[in-house]
Amino acid sequence: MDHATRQTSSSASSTRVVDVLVPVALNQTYSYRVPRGMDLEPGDVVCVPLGPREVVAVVWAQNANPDPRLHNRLKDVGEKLDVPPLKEELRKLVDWVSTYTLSARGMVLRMALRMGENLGPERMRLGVRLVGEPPKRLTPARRRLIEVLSDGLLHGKSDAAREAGVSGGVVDGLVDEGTLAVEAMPPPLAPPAPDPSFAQPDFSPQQRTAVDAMRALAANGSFHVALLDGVTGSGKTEVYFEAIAEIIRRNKQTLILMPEIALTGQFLDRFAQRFGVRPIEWHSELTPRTRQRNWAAISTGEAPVVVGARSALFLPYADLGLIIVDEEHDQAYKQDEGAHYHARDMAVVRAHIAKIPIVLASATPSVETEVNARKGRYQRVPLPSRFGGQHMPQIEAIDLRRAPPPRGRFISPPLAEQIQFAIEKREQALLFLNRRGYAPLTLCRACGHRFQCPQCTAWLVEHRLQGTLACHHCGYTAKPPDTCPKCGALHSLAACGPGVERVAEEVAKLFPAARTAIMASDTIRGPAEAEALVGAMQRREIDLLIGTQIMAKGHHFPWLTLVGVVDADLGLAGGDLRAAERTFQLLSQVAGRAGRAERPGRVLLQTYMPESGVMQALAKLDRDAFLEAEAEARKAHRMPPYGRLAALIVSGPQLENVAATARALARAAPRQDDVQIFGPAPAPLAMLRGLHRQRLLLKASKDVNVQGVLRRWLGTVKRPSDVKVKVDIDPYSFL
DNA sequence: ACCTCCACGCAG
DNA sequence: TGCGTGGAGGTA
Repeated sequence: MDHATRQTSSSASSTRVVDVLVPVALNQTYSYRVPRGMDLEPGDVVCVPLGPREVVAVVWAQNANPDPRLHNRLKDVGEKLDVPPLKEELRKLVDWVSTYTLSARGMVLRMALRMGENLGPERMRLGVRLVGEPPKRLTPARRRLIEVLSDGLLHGKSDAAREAGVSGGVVDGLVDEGTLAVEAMPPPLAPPAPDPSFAQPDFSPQQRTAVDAMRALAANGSFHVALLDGVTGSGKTEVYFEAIAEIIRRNKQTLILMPEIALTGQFLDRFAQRFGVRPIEWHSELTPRTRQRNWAAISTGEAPVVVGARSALFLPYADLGLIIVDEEHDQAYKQDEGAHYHARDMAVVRAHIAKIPIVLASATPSVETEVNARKGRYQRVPLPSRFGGQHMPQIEAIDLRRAPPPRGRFISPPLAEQIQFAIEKREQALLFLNRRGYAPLTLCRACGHRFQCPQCTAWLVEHRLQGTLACHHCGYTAKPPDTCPKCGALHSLAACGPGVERVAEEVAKLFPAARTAIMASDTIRGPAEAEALVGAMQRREIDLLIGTQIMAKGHHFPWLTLVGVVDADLGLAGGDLRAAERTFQLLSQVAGRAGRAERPGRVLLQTYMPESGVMQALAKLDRDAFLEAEAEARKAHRMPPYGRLAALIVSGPQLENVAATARALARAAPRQDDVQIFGPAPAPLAMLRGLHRQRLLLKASKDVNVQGVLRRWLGTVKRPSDVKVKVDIDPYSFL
């Protein structure tokens, strides 16, 4: 050992060392020296050198006895960032989620650090103020702009232009004329806090019981799970707002989780009606500036209420006091990319760790939540319909075996007849089909060739409006050729099966006078267009709306009296565990669109299996019977929540390597009575984005430590470096 | 001699 | 995860 090294190691004994969790795909923490004069505690956010780069990371623990083998390799912590430290509560959550989902701790931490990549100071915004005489040449645009600025106050440059309906050039023009002066905008004021007493709604006597339960849960403040159980229109949102009001009064924060950002527009307005201001938002579409600002407001506690998508669960709240999970049954809560986790379940975990109450709200609870409520683990807070159920639509199944549509058509005669009646009465009809595009499969009539995605095991979906064949799994698109690529036949391609575009075409033939519109995620560009379509529907400018699940949620169409579900069996194919549940939830949501207000609604389900449990329960609108039957079935098969599931997805570019790894995993599978292994089998999308995929499924009793079993199992199997094995605990998607 | 691509392994 | 490395193969 040379002189220099000895000096380093002797000085290391007086240097403090901390273990830091870095946001890369690693489970261990890394040790760093604490520079003289820097004081570090667990939770502090720091910059550390990592290989050739610098990363933002978090101190996880003090390290009194650093590994001696590392002494000459330790680097110094670069900088302590001026942000609030991550509380122990959040660090525990990161550890817990990482252990539970078997994903790298660093990758879970990353979700908490999504703070807007540029941590520097905010860019200065420029504003304009009216300071001089109007110009000699006064155009209408200039007049409008001067009108907007006539208060003499400083307006944001782009705000003023937008408000006056003029382009930025008009503003610059008046600045050049000396009419306006440019000044730096002061930093935006923190938005006013939501006022818990802004507008107290009137609650019906039935609602008041639920409101009391919400207030009690908030006032109690300890860990407690409530299922707020009420149909759309029962005032669920307003009821849980009362729990939020209580939490605001206690100067704590509330997180409201939403399944998707598309829903939040109307929600923010309802929140503002109750509390006077809109809450802070958190989702993937935020601009970097807003993201950074909101992250800061959340971590300092300036934001009392946050509405967010699932990623908002991992934010560093200064003082979280309540979590609401709206539409708790929604599958969008299951994250299937990167870390696999279910935001609703992890929200319950966070509430447990933070010792705070949590409200799960739904009109159609998941089987998991329902079972917890029945067992008394969750408190059920029922919310009867405001209208006593008297306007629930009448639901009937159309047996497609007895009343099939004409060949190549998809609307059965009984459904067509009812649509005709609705249009004649100047009422509206909705056709629901959860399939975008024109046809889900295209084939060659001459040779039978089917158009498949080159990257995925999936048919290309024809989108006639866009003139493309598209893969819905990887985004591949191609132009439909004139000749078959296999046999060269000219104009031999035939569309198979229906998509919304094709149903629209059929409708146009059947009811040429009807005004129709399509609503699907690829036919509407952005929320504004969706709003416009909803508005047109509400103004009765549309007689017949054809849509996918995008329109299953949240809209009130008072003149809508008929809903036709083109293929009620669609969600039941594929044989996955939650197919029936998902179908029930989706169809009851769609059914909820019909017959609001004073006109009774009618729902017709086109099905080949009217005798199936889902259709029977739907026809009776008997949610409880459905959940009961579904829970019984799960119990009998030892499926969640009565048993545990985990999926292994083996993927890689070379089929032989993938298959060999999958076989090796099966050979090394744990052998114990309470654990069963199925597979390997090709995943339903055996090829996705150019990767071959095989699956194994682990099914275990409730009391098995699945994570431990998996870790031991995976540890014994070596795999080629181009093969990935991903673990999905509590899998939802079977793709 | 030099460039580009990609599989591999490592980061304190 | 992301990035540097080094070997393979191609180009001037």
